[in-house]
Amino acid sequence: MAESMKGLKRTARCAEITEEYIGKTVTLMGWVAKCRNKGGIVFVDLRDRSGIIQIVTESEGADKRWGSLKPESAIAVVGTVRRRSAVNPHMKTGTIEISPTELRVLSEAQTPPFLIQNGIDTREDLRLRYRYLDLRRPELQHKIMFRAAVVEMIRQFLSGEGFLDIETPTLIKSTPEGARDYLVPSRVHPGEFYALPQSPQLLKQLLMCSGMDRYYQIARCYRDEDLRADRQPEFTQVDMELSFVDQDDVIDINTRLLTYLTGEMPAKMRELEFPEDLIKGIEKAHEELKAHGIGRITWQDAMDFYGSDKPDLRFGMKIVDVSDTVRGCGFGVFTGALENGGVVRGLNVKGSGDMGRKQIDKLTEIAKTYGAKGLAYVQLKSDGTVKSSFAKFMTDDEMHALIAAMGGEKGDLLLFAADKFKVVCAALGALRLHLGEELGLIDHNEFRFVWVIDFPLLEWSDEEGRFLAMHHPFTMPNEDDWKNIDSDPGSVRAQAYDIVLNGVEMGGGSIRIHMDDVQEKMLEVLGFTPERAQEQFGFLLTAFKYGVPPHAGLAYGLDRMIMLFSGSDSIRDVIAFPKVKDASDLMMDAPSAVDPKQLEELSLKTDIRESADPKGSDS
RNA sequence: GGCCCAGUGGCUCAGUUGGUUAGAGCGCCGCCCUGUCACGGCGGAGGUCAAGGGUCCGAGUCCCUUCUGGGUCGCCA
Repeated sequence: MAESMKGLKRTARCAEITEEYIGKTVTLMGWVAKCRNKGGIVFVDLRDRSGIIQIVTESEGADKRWGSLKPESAIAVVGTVRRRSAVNPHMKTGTIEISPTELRVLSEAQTPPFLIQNGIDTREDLRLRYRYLDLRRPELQHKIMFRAAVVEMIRQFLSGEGFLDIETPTLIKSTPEGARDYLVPSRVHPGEFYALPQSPQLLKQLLMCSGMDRYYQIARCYRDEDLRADRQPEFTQVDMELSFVDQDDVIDINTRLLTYLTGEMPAKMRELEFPEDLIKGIEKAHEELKAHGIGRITWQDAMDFYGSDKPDLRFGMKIVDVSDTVRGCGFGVFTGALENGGVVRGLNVKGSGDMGRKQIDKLTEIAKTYGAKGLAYVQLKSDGTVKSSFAKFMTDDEMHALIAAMGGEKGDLLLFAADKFKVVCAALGALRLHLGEELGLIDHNEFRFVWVIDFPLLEWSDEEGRFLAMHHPFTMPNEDDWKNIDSDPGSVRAQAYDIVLNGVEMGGGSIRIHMDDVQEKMLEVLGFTPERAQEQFGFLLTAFKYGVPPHAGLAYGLDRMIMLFSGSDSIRDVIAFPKVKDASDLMMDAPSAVDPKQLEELSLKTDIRESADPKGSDS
């Protein structure tokens, strides 16, 4: 039977009570975490978002209900703070306890479907179905509180730097490039749709045209693509744009932002009981940022050495190009790849020369998922023998030259991929990460930032038979390369940059085109007719005719940022109400069918698929 | 859309080459216990083994399909 809290006012949160309160009367409200009934004496742990405090009843006349409180019930307690006779050194409030004079059961709880405590291993779908209960667990609660704290730090830093927090609309025009849009039907304009923004890109550029000079927004963005551990259909960007700046300015201000954040985070994290090793890692990163800033690597180097445009620099094992070494050798797989314009590259897995056949097969399987046709290997066994999958196709001299080029020594495992540049990068890059993890080369409490710069402007799409913008169509080309835009579009670099942390793309941005002739040429290269460009981006192109400041910007994936700094494996851990793999919400059961009347108002039909194919289609 | 992993009381798991009434810990219910804090003691309830189909004398176990989640490739300017 629920009771009213009328007449009571909470005086503090549970773990805010300290020894200074001893002798004082307090009113606490929270959830029953644990009830230990010893018969004549009852201990109740009361929990709220601050932590836990113990309530003790022992007197004869005490409220009998103390002994049989249901866990997770919401209660209010009035009582006196006193020193404990038996101290618990593991609790923040371990030296004090509450001797209650009044209990009110504000809302009795049923037995929850899983235990509300840290370290549980309950199936995630169940936890997501009861997300509000999962969020009661201190672990998760602390991550959400950490997120709020980091957002506050970001706002503080950016507003101190003269950034204006400006909201942009979320019902906007659908854009054809990039990810699939979430569409919102218009009731007033039958058959027409708004799109939810994939990012506030064009709007923030227009804010620069407006003279807002420095803008930021904690912006919700939407992309209708498949999910991953670090990808949700709706996510949050820390979005910023600046006028009259160049790439170094953007990199500088964001390096200072990250330096500021890593400096402020540790105190908050200690308060929220994050693991000390993780906090020490952030402190170390902060010292590094203060002393040396953040290093830069070109996209080309990142791909060549790490096989990825988001290199994980927490360990070495760089990729080595041996194309020149094996050119003309007897191994057809290598020479064939080279003849087709591909490359031959290898990884030297130090100390793994005695790896078993099964494990090497597993590595081959990994390489294959990234498009490689196979994996060639040389085992330099610790007993001095050499075992190779392709030795019989090579002369001893060729093999020795190859081993030397790889820096191979006794005890090393050499892995080779031969294919197109992209395939070799993907396969060896993935193997490098896999091996780095498996061989324990990665310190999970280390934070290694890097700026990846000089991205290509364009990327050829076999599927569409044309170039696509690698970043987006408003990215400024490298001024030296621009003259080649017609002769060799693929070679033109962009003034685009990503901030990468531990092999995760945490953010990215670019200098924007502010000259209308360059913008029009860019759209032409991307295959837009002038008419279609006008139709899609007319408002931007027109704006560009009225005095555009040179401008640039950057956006962080806030969820990823919080995931990385909080040591989480998935962004689901740092989002209050995340969606699952098929983009549905298990708690609300969304998406769901709607009333036919709603559809009628929106001039929508939903049975198109069946009626278009009366025989039924399984597609 | 492809590939891989998982699904056994409320939760987490065990369950042998297919072989009687499917076990454990936690939780839950009842009784006992005045310093517990992973409290303890005694007793108890609770399972169409995700669903459907198949093989077999016999299926939690083998096969097929589906469902529900997770990881990943494609995709994500």
